[in-house]
Amino acid sequence: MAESERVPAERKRRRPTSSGVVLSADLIVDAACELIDAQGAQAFTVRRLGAALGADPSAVYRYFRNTEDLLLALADRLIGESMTGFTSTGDWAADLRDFGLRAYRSALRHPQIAVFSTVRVTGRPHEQHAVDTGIGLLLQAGFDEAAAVRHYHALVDTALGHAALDAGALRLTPAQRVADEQAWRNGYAGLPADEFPSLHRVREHLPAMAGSAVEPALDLLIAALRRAVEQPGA
Amino acid sequence: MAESERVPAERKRRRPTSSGVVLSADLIVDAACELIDAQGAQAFTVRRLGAALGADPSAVYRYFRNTEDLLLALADRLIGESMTGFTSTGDWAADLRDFGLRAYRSALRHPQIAVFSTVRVTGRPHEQHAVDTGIGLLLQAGFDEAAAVRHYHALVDTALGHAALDAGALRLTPAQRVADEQAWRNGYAGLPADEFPSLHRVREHLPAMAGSAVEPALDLLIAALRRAVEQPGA
DNA sequence: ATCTTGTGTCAACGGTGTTGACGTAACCTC
DNA sequence: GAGGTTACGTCAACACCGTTGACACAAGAT
Repeated sequence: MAESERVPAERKRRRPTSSGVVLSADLIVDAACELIDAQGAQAFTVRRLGAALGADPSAVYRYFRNTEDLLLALADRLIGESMTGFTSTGDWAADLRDFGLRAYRSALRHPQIAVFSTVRVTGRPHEQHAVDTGIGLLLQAGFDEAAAVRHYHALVDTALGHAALDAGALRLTPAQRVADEQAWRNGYAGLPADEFPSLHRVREHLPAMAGSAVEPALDLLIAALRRAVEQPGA
Repeated sequence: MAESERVPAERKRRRPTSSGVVLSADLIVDAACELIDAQGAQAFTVRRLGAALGADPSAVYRYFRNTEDLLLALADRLIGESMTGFTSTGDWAADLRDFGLRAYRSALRHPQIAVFSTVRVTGRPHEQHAVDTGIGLLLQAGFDEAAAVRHYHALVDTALGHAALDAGALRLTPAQRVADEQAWRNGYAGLPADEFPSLHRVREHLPAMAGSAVEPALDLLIAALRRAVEQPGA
């Protein structure tokens, strides 16, 4: 259901574009990846993609039904990339942390795609393998089937949710980012103690709010899982 | 730094538009809210906003520097709305859960804005009060200043991250959503046992992946916090 | 009553995703 | 090799988008 329907899977008639490039779905995904990496997520448009390919923008629609379809294909490639090199160490908690961070980082690498890769089910091999691996870790930890699925869902969505969030921060201009940090440092740190007692008390630590919270969040989640598996009753 | 600079805070010359409406920053935010609620996040464009207001779209730029500026103002309103009615019960864990869910729900209610409201520091009263309340709960639980900030950050970003994620799902057409559910049910549930052993084992529970994972995630986080405060050494 | 000026309107610019018509070159058959 | 089909790259166009500068006019100040 993913990209087919317009793509007969195997191409025969492969005509080079006016600039000599022979298009293919893979090549288009390549170009989209490079474009986003080099110019940022904002730079991704079908027209620019066409220019990068040395082809008319509308040629893309011979391979993908629309941009969402293309981003979906890109998403599955990312999932695959993020999992290459992943090996189970036997310590399921450590592996799960690695697993989550890999998902986070790959989603963060291409902010534009982060949403798609998580919201839609690509149903492709890379995704399927990743899910199988992740759920395998939780089964290995000792959770029953229902709990493994539930916890996997919580963990992955948390990692990807943070990615979606932090991706937004990357889109800010340097000036905006500095302004936000200053807001935590000055605007918040100087609030009156009587109206904002808690903020006043923790004022020294507020600049820490400017960074990402993935690792603390993942650590808390995994700590809870470790505890749940040790004391199933609690 | 928020919306001013173009807005002199107090308007004197208030001329009605051609359709008789008297514009104001508040009214524009109102209209933007309604527009997104009624038609979905996709429907939000400056032009449509103008139409909804009964004014020329460009009139919006008399009140906000650009769309981001407008969405920022909307963000702070949402934070305020989400916290109205929140009262501390004395059970910090339950309160924190409520706090997180309120953040999640208000962000989810307006998906388009979810990213902005979390990525940027609005530095406005509503935001400041919410942060004070949340950190207060963690201090009350017994965490020291640094831990309270760290845990608050993890909790809020997790709630909002899930909102950002689930918001994407809302943008799908009903047909797409059905397709995704079917993918979990059929595409995944029928995979071969030898290549996907773990997926095969949990196949009955996979449809649960279609929903949101906020609550499981928040529950895990809070369980970890509860444990951390009981056994500070662990 | 006159002047200033805030502000709503209009037209325009340069961008976007997407589509339908069209021709040509690449395969298949003979 | 010749001819026919047709896949696919190209082109032009459509309907949108955010944003801006010029302009007219009415509201408030004098």
